[in-house]
This record gives sequence, C-alpha cells and structure tokens, in this order.
Amino acid sequence: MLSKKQEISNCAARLFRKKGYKATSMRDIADAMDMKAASLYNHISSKEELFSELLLKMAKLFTKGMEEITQSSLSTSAKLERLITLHVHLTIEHTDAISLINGEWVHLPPDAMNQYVTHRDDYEREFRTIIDQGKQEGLYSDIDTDIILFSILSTLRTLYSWYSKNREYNTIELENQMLRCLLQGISK
Amino acid sequence: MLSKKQEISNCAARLFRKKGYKATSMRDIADAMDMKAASLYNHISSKEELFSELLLKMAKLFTKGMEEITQSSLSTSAKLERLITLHVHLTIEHTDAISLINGEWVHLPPDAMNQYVTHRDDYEREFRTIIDQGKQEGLYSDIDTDIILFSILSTLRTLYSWYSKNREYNTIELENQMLRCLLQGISK
DNA sequence: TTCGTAAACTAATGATCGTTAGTTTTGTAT
DNA sequence: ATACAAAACTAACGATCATTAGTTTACGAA
Repeated sequence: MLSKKQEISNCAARLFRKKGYKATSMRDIADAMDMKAASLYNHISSKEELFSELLLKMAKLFTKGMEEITQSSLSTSAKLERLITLHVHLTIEHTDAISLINGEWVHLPPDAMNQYVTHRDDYEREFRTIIDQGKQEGLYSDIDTDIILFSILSTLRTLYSWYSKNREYNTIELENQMLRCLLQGISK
Repeated sequence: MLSKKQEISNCAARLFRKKGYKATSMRDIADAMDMKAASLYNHISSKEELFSELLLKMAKLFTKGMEEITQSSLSTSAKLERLITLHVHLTIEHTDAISLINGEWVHLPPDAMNQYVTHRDDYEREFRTIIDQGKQEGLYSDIDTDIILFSILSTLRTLYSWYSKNREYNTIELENQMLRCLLQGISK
C-alpha cells in the first residue's frame, strides 16, 4: 500500500502534467485527494518541494540508468540500444512525472534547478560520448553529433505523450519499433 | 517599423517561452516593454487574447504550409522533404512563438483551444496521409505509421530549443542535416 | 476507557494576479 | 498657440494563491 505522501505525489504529477505546475493549485490537488488544501501540509512541506522531488527523482533514475550502461562492457551499439530501452521503460513506469521533464522544469526553485541541470547536462554529455564513439567505430553516419543527439532525445523525451494515447501497445513491440525507427530511420 | 501591439506580442512570446504562460504576469511583460501594466491595455484586450493570437497565428502558418504542399504536384518523397523544411523555416522565423506549441497550448481558453486542436489534428492527419502514401509506393519501412509520424514530429517540434543554442548554423546546412537525420537515420 | 498522537478540519493572512477607472502626459494637425 | 486623441500614468478592485495558526476528529496502544 502507498503512503499518503506517495499518493499525493502521484496525484500532483498527474495534475502538473495536465494543467502545468503554476496552473495547478494546492486546492486542485486537495480536491483530487478528497481533502482540504491545508491538510496536505500534514504530509508535505510545500508545493515547490513536492514538485522538486518529482523532477529530481526522475533525473536520478536517468543518471543511474546511464551509469549502469556506461560502466558496462557492452558494445557501443548495444549501449545506444540500452539507452533507448531505458527511456521506454522509464516512460512506461513514470508516465506523468517524466512529462514534466520537457517544459515544466523551468519552474524549479534555484537549488533544485541547479541539481536538475547538472544531472541533465551530465546525461547529455555521456549520451554524446556514446554517439561519438559509435561514429569513430564507423557505426553511424557523419551527421553532426549534436543533431543526432537532439533528434534521438527529442523523440525519447516526448514518448510519454504518444504512449498515453497508445497504452495497449506491447512493451517489447514498442521498444522494437522505437529502436528500428531511431537507428535505421524510415527509408527503405 | 513594428506596431506597438506587435512589439508587445513579440515580447510576450519571449517571456511565455522563458517562464511559461501562467508564470508570466502582465507586470513582467510591461517591465520588459518599459511601461506600466495598465498601459498595455491601450494596445491589447487581455492576456488570454494575446496568448491565443500567438498560438493561432502559428497554427495557421502550419495549416497554410501543409495546404500548399498537399495541393502541389510534387512526388511523395518531395512532399515529405518540403514538410521538414517548412518546420525548419517556421522555427527560424518564429522561434519563440513556435516553442509554445509543445506544452503551453493547454492554457488556451476554450474557444481558441477548439480552433487550435482542429488545426493540429488536421495537420497530423495530412502528415500521416503522406507517410502512408510513401509506404504504399515502397519508399518507407514498415514501421507503424503512427510511430514514424510521432518520431518525426517530436523532433521537428523541438527543433526551436536546439536552434536557440546553435543560431550560427547555416539554414541550408541545417535543413540538409535534418533531412538526412530524419529520412536516412543515423546508421551507416 | 483513557490517553496521545496523527491527520483532518475552519479560518485567516499577506502576496500577487488580471483588469478597470480616472487622470495626466505626449505628440500632432490646424 | 490650441485643440484633440492616443497612450502613458496612479490607484485600486476583487479574486485567487500558498501557507499558517488554532482546533477538532479519528484511532491504536495502554
């Protein structure tokens, strides 16, 4: 069974996603939890912290996943494939919270913002390293690494919105199609 | 020379992008324009309308571009290429306003929301039709059309954020790399 | 049953929001 | 110079916000 705080967190993630952080009031969250706004403060300390914890939790999951991949002895191409499936898995398991990564992170308070941006920059740097390594090994085309990185990440980071409308999609099949689409491209 | 209303609109687009619609106050916009908030109302009628006009203007530009492409006699592959360059051009010319398309559109008031969603759905339907046509012609792989569409659109719709950090990129070269990346994929 | 605490409640505070009313300034055409 | 309108200003409105203080209820342990 989930703790009340966890319930509130899940509830907030859903509302932050639907209406945005600023447009979601504590009263909105309380209504969805069937309580009064003031009662929320028996379980959380502030709206900002509720939000920060959601985003930093996701950032840490990505950092952890990236560490496991970079420290593995997998081939470069296998590492990139693992990165794609990491995004697919985290998207399926944390659909609401992951949606906040794309735009809502700008509302983080300064301290959480710094932590978040550090996680994000580190993640992107490691991602870029893997692509560069693959290019050196002759695996990938000579398109600008930054463009490849941006293209793959923008698709993976938006997957949550597509997945929400297609939840019946088999996880393995979704992984498979994403891998083919992002690696081989759409041309025959 | 730009009208004052146009100046306010550009200014608002920049702030809405940076801080989000809800987090941007009329006083923020006024400060950036070097006036008082109340004075803005000599030129605009409300914050909501200012925002709606920005988003609907972009939606109409995409609808117009799509119409010109679908009504042309170009080959299917050329049509898809033109769609990609359409996104590149609109991104370069309306970087701030286009950024609102991804997440901020949820704050549209009901009437503008209906118009916006209609534009968006029509656009996606036509995009899908072109991809399906290409598959029938044997041009593209048999990956789920929805996944191809989502993958291409998510990249094109996020291009503004990448472009903002790489404005020195030559327009033609950017188009070229996007076309290669989205059509041929990254594998050699 | 009683005690103690966790968690709900009501009520209110100060801040900020979009917007309006009423007034003054600015700039231009006569 | 004068008249007039456009556009700036000050001041304030009602609404809503996150949060706090103080109080009551619910409930398991003794």
